[in-house]
Order: sequence, then C-alpha cells, then structure tokens
Amino acid sequence: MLTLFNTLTGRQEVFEPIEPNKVRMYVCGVTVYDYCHIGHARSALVFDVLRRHLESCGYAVTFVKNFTDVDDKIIKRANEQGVSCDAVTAKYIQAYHEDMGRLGIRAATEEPKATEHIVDIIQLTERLVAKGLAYCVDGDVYFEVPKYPEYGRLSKRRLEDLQAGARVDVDERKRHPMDFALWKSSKPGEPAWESPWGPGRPGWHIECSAMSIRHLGETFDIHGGGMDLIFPHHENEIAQSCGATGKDFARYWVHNGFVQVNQEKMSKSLGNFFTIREIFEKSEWPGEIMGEILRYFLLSTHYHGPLDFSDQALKEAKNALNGFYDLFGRLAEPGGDATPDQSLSQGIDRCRTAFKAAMDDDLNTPVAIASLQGLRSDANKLLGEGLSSEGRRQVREAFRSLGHNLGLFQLERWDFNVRVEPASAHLTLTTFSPTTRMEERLTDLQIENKLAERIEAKKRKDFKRADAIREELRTLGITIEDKPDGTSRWKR
RNA sequence: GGCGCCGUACCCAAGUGGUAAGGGAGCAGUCUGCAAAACUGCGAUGCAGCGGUUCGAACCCGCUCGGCGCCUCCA
Repeated sequence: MLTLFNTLTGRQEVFEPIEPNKVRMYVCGVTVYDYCHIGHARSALVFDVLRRHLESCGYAVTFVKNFTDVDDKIIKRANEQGVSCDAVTAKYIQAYHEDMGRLGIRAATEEPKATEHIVDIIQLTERLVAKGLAYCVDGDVYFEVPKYPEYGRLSKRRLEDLQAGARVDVDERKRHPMDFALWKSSKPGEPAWESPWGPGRPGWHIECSAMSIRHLGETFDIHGGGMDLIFPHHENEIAQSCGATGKDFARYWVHNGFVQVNQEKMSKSLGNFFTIREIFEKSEWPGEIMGEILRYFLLSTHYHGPLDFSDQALKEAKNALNGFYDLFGRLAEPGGDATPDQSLSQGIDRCRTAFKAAMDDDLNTPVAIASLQGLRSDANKLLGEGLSSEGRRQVREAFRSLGHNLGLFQLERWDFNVRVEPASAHLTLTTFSPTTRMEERLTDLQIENKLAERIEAKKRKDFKRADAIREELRTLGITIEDKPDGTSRWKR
C-alpha cells in the first residue's frame, strides 16, 4: 500500500487513485531557455521513479510533463542570440531529451508544449473572466486572488501575510497586489496570438492548468514539481483550475527538495550550478556509467530532503556501485549444476519485501537501496560457498528487476576504477579532469594478451614479471584479480 | 516582518514514542606467492544544546544556538 507525503494536507497519506488501477499524473517540466542542471535532473528523476513504482504496483500510469516554451526568459535569450524563440525552444527541448535520456529518465506519456495549447489557455481564461474571477486591463488579463477564498491552502499562507512581505513593485492597474497575469499583451516583436483581449501570450501559471485539464481531465491524481513551485506557481494553478471548474484539481501534491552545493541552493545568481551535460562531459567515466552514478547519488537521499552535490558524494556513489557490479561480474561466471539453495530464494524474497515496503513508504529510496545492499551481502556469502549457475542467474535477475524500479543495475558491463588523480578531487565547477583518456585505453584484446602473459609468468613462478605486468596495467586503470583456480579476471 | 525546513558516527544516510538500518572511508583478522575482491570483527552509552511530558524520547512540547529555503523568475 503506497503512501505519499501530500503537501496539500501536510501529511503522509495512503494513495488511492480516482479510477481503480489507473493513475493520472502531471509534473511541471522546465522552461526551455537553457541547459538543465542537476536540480532539474533530481526532479525529473524523482517523478520518473514514482512513475516506475506506480507501474510496478500494477497501475496504468498516464504521465504528463510539460515544456514551457513561451516566456520572458525565452524571449530575452532569443534576442540575445539573434534567433527566433522557436529556435531557442527547439534547441533546449532536444537538449532536455538528450540529458535526461543519459540519466535513464523515460519520456513521459505526453510532453505538451504551452504554445500548442493556446486555444485551451484562452478558453480557460474566458471561463474565469465569465465567472468574474478574472478581469481585463489594457489587453492584460489578471486573476483576482481575493475572489478565491481558498487561496494559500497549498502553501499554508494567508493573503495578509503575503502582502506584508511583498518586495516587488506592484502594478497599479491590478486590483490586488497578489493578482497574477493569465494573459499578457505582447509588445512588438514578441510572440503573439490573437485573443478576445487583443494580441498577446499566456502568463506562466495558466498553461499548466490548461494542459493538465486537457490531457488528464479536470480532476486527476498526482501533481508534482520542485519545492520552489509550491508558491506561487502551484497555488495559482489551484486557484485558476478550481476557480474555473468548481471541482477538485489534483488530489496529491508531491514536491521534491533541492539539490544544494555547500549547503546552499544551486542558483544562477550564486553561480554554483552544474548542468547535466557539463557533468557528463567532465566526467572521467563513460557516459553510461556516469548516468548510473548520478542516478544512484540522486536516489541515495529521500526525495523530500535537501541533497548536497559534491565530487566526494559522486565518488561515494561510484564506490558503492562498484560493489554491486563487482558482484554481477562474478555472478556472470559459470557455477555448479546444483539446485539453488533454499537460503537463496529466502534472501531474494526478503529483499523484494523490504524493497517494496521502502518504496511504498513515500518512495523511501535510501531504504530501498539498503535492501539491495542486503541482498548483495547475502549473494556474496552464497558465492563464497559455491553458487550454482542457476542460482547466479536468479540473483542477477532479482537485481535487474528490482533495480529497474530505480533505473539501476541494467548495464551488462561496468568498466570502473578508471583512475582519478587526487588533484581533481575538488569539483569546483571546472574540474572533473579525466586522468585516463579514452584514446589511451587498451582494447580488451590487448588486456587479454597481457593477462595471458602474466598467467604464464605465474606458472613459472616468475612473480617479479607477474607483478610488473599487474603494475603496468594498474597505471592504465586496469585492476587484476587472481582467482583461486589460477586464472584471473580484470576490470577497469 | 510572515511562512516553512534542517541539525544523527570521519563522510553520506534511514529511523517520527520502546531502547540507534544501510553504505562509503578507516583499522584488524581470514584467504592470497603478493595483491584485489569477498567474508568476519571493531566503530555513536548517544542523535546541536538546555529544560519539560512519559514507565520509556533522536522521535512529543518549550526555549536557545547553528544552517537553509520561500514570500520575486526558479526543479
């Protein structure tokens, strides 16, 4: 039984979908005017994992994640670069898919764009005007916040408190300082669509209301996004949607915590943010592995809390992952013919049960990972006692199927232990220097040949030569492990 | 000024009333020609501090200290 922390009620609640066996979920995506940073990655990953878990619980999940492709920042960026807004948004939407794809984040069921829903947005705005909840001034349309008495319910704020803290110059044409734009008249050169109020473009909040209603209906199950969206964005979405439909909007509101650097929120103004592609580009590990490391790192903390990003944290994630793939490597080697031990199936069952319980408990991924570590430990012990081929297959399969819920353990091969120089251990925005360049790497065949030579040397008891070969490979980032039967295995 | 979050061992991190999961790093041992990996053992008498409630608190209440976020675009 899945429970989720619901921001709306401020407590963890049992999840019950509106329609049995079906879940409709909307998550606020990104404004496409720049490359995504690791904070975007965390949010995308959290909801990717939520979706995977819902599916593993047997729900048919309709997952909608939008792109905001009309916005002040996009216009600014287009002007700076002397290109059209379309060019800007197309570029960063593609980059989004590339970056998230490298993290193993699956595409949503629907990924609507604001510009494709102008009609829906205008119609929703008209409904609000007709109901007297919105008004038009000089071609702009504003939502009149005091007309919606529930305003502040999600963010637990009172209208009076908000006014006291207002630090922004208030547009005098607005009836109330907190009123927000549904529709903005366009200046010359800006993207514009015809509307009952003249040429203009949508405000930020209205698009999510329009798109979620279009794709999921007026009331749906889960609405998610980063913590910073609670106010004002989600608060405004609720006001618009409920105001227009008179019905409940989303039933469960799920928000993920921030990625921080040195205990501070990553932000452009502080200059302490890392884009996803920069992390991949500067990584000393191959892309597939870096993706899994990042994923493991991002899931090693509960989604609701803050998460500090650092070079060391990444390295710890990588070390932890090494242990798993080390095991998988051994599991891939042939074992005996015996029927798998009973303790094996008990170990796997124990892990499955613990894993499910952790995920059901508000997506407690750190505990879910701990359950996998427990199975790793069990499997290593069984391996020491001589696990059969069938047993090995079963263990690997358990890791693969459970790991699938987190997007982990799907790789066939894991070239790890690429050497890292201590000097590059500080991730100061520009470091991440690879020690072993790809072109310097030995091919598998070259390594096998070296290994064969070393085994010969060992047979001759020429340990000096054997050690020299091992040292030679070690400097190239290859680690050799001798097995009891006289043969060796290697890894990067 | 208002609203809210956080503070658990060297590091990361679970735990929301019943006596501190897990991982990483470290140390010791087993194994090994030597290693590596694996396995075994060691590691918070205490959960920022001080009070209070309770048979019992990291968990509840109060105060203090420290850090952070939101109230403006923001995952």
